[in-house]
Amino acid sequence: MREAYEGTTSDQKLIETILGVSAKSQFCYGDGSMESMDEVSCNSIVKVPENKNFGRPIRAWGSVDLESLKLEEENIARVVPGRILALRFFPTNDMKMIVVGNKFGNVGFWNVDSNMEDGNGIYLYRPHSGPVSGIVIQPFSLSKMFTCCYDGIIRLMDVEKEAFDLVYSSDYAIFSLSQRQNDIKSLYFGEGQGGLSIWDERTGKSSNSWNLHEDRINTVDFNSENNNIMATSSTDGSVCIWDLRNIAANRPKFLKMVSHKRAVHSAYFSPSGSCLATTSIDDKVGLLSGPNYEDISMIYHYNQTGRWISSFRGIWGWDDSYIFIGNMKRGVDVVSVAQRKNVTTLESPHMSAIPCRFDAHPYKVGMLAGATSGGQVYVWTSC
DNA sequence: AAAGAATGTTCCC
DNA sequence: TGGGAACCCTTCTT
Repeated sequence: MREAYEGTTSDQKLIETILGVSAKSQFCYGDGSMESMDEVSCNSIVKVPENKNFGRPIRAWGSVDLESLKLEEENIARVVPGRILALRFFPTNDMKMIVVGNKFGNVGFWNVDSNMEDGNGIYLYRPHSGPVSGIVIQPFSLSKMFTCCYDGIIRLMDVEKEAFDLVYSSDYAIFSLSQRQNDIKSLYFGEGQGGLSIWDERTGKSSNSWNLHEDRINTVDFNSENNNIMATSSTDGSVCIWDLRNIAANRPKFLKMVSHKRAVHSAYFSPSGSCLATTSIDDKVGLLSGPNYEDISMIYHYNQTGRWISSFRGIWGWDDSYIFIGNMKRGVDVVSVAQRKNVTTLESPHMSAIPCRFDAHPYKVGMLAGATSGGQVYVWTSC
């Protein structure tokens, strides 16, 4: 297994790789036209937002054959030391680059395509002093990346300058970070005991802040069909769906609240936006569907990770069919939305630790990454 | 209110 | 090589 080891990374290579692709991506996708279709992996349809103001596809849409998902030995690496909390694919079809954040404040990059003669393709930094809880990569400009941390700081990495600039500093821990697809000039983040704040790039300041929950907000996510609709999950045991137009008018009244029996660790909208999947330590995966998310199913899933494993978070694949979630037996459970149950489990003798945090590649249908509390990253691919 | 226990992975002998 | 300490920003139980 390839590993990060101190002082041996070739950082210039990372810069060249990312900047090279960043320029190419903008050229390919800049007008958001359907010509970019052939840039996206086979068997997938590009989903372009109706209003087109996003300018390029948000993600590929397509169904996966679960049988074809494979974990090859060369697609495993230890990218950082220690436990990974955050994991993200670069939003481009032109490379397979993964970024992770760990509990020590490291941010690690892994270029999955790099061969060993090129160095190991792993690049390690330490921009933070505590657990890195969120990563957001700018879709138009892959060399710009935000990271947030329990130490209360948000930084913007400029890959070209190889610098992590201070963007925001708080007395409270920051637990989650997100962006609306049609407003990439703003950051939405969960701060302290239930606070949600917005940072505005144009002013360089936090523009607003509300107390939406009784305890920490673990995830913030936006509905891809209607960017005014936001979901928050909290350790206070609730999941709330909000209309940003109400919040902006200082009337933070939720549209919908769903209670779990214990802390909720994630709430993510499905690719189409018609469904919301929640994961709680009360051993349930919740599925909200219907016009106003009033149809609620609670599916049993053992979610006790203990203290040393990052909490499980069920994530969506490349359509509304399946939710992927780690299990304590070193596998990845696949929950079918139609059947409201776990239909299969991805297993592999190559997995030496429990995969707890995941990301589905936004442009490559069937490419799934999982991260462990030992710093390993696993990448499943479908042929 | 405050303290303890329990969980998996790594690392060290 | 295998056992055991250390890790330590979670959550529940005492």
